[in-house]
Amino acid sequence: MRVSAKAEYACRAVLELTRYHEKAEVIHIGDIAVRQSIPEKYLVQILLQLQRAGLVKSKRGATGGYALARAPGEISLGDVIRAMDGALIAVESLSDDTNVSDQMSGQHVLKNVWMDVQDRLGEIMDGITFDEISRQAQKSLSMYYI
Amino acid sequence: MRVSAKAEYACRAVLELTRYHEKAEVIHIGDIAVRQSIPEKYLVQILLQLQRAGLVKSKRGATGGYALARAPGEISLGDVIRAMDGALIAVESLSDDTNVSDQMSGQHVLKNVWMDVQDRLGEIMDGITFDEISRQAQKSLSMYYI
DNA sequence: TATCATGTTGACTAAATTAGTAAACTAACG
DNA sequence: CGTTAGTTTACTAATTTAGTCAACATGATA
Ligand code: FES
Ligand code: FES
Repeated sequence: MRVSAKAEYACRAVLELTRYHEKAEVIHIGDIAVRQSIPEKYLVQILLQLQRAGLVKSKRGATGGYALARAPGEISLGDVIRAMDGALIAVESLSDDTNVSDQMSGQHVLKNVWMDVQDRLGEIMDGITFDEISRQAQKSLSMYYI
Repeated sequence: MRVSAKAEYACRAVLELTRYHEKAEVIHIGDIAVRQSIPEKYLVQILLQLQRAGLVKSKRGATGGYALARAPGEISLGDVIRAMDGALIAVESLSDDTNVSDQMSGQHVLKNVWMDVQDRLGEIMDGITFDEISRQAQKSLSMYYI
């Protein structure tokens, strides 16, 4: 079960936006790209996808940029993964249509297993918000200042 | 987070072997391949990998074949996924070496998040054994006999 | 011991997906 | 207007996944 670079980039971008959420300002793609070491041209696609999912909002034109569409405490890891991949778990059998012919094979029962795992993974991932992640980041950073 | 075809094939193969576990017999690759619709030549690799992970054992030569190395109740979904992918969650940052330069970026803190998610996903997946999965399969099949 | 049916191994190829790039377009601000 | 920054779509390159092949090793059996 691998997490794509795209999904991790998306998380890092949201994390960066979280830091700027207090000041109600927008931040440029370029700044996010530099600060989080994400290829800028790739980040363009990612931010648009986040925007379509309603996690991020944009302001166009000069003085434009991006900002979170809602509070970091209301954006979860699960939200971001789903925004990128469509679902938390992508597996062949889950996208297939149900058919009776494979009742005998393991396909049907495994499908139920994956759905179960996906639900429970959702509980985990929806419980992790960027508010918390950001605070953890602050905490681990502060160790270096002691 | 996608589950590879290989991993699902592996689960189906183990499920098939589970059915034959009572009778202490081996079953040929070809039979598993046919019954579970898995490309036989591909299944060869998968079974060897399962074997190296200690989940499956083989008997060579004529009358050879495969069997589970331990009881289905002692083989979990997590075991099989780990046997195929090495870890439950594969993400760039988890395989990278730790370095201090990215403390400021989101990489370090996200790494911890992924490890957390992996642990919790492990608890879920290690709790699902092929014994249970197989019983579920029997149950859903029996509905068709009523 | 010959032979045949099986598992073992590693190298190979093809297909699909992912990651990344480019360029033309649109909107906003000054 | 002109400049800055987001939008959209199409394209390419790199990587990974899926699948194949052929030569080899092993064990039962006649
Ligand atoms: S009947 Fe085939 S997946 Fe449910
Ligand atoms: S310091 Fe870079 S991932 Fe932990």
